[in-house]
Amino acid sequence: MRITTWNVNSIKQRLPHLLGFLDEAKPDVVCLQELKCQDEAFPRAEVEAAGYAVETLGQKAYNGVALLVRAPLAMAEIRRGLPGDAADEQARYIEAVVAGEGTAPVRVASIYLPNGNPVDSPKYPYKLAFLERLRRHARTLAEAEVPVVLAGDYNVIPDPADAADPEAWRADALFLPASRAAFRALLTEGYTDAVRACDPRDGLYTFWDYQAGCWPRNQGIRIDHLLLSPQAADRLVSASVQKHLRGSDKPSDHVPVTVELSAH
DNA sequence: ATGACCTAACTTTTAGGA
Repeated sequence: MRITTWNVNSIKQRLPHLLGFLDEAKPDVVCLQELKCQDEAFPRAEVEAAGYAVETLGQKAYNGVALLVRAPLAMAEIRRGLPGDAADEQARYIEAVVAGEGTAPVRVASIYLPNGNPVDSPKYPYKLAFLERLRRHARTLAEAEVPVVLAGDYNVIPDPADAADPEAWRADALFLPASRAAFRALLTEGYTDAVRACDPRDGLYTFWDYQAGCWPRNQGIRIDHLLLSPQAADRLVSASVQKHLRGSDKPSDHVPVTVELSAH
């Protein structure tokens, strides 16, 4: 089972890119972030025509997450929003159990973590509170001792090796010690950073800013992650970053990241 | 020579992104 996470930075702008990726890579599950549209505006018919079932949690203009699952796999037990965020209007979390004949079920979440900048605004404590809510939910899921994949745009640079110029990010919400500690707390709950587990090299990036020639200069950061519960990590075959898509016409500023899990 | 932002919206500027 191949599971991809991709912050598309507007599904309307990136629909041709998504359809091309589905056709070429044929992922079994796709976790999308930053739809930037309401549920009724999601291009559901086009994605279904490509062979995928669709579950969305959208909102007007900002945020928005979705799960796509390729037939004959199907989704059950859909959850929209994290536990404890009933008052949170921001569309940042959707989860489902993905199952199909011949494949052991996997619980998959598509997550769009808050950016958190500027750090002296309420946005930063909101980010840390979201990370703590996610950690609690991750613990609950881990206690079931089943395969879980928490995938998405975490807006956290875990380590200096995950930035081309870490010093430039030292005071940024993506790299502050408290942000990194909150990310490590997820790993402490028993989760594995799949890309890091498969490839120890520096210079694996998933985001390059549109500005200042970041892409041609390879000034990237690694902020899109797939965290695997122990039962999912047991099935980890490979993990990869689809870096070449950053060079496509009118690209997202993020590229897809994919893990392959064995069927059992 | 090179790189010179992108998206949505109550759009002609602003908010948000990272």
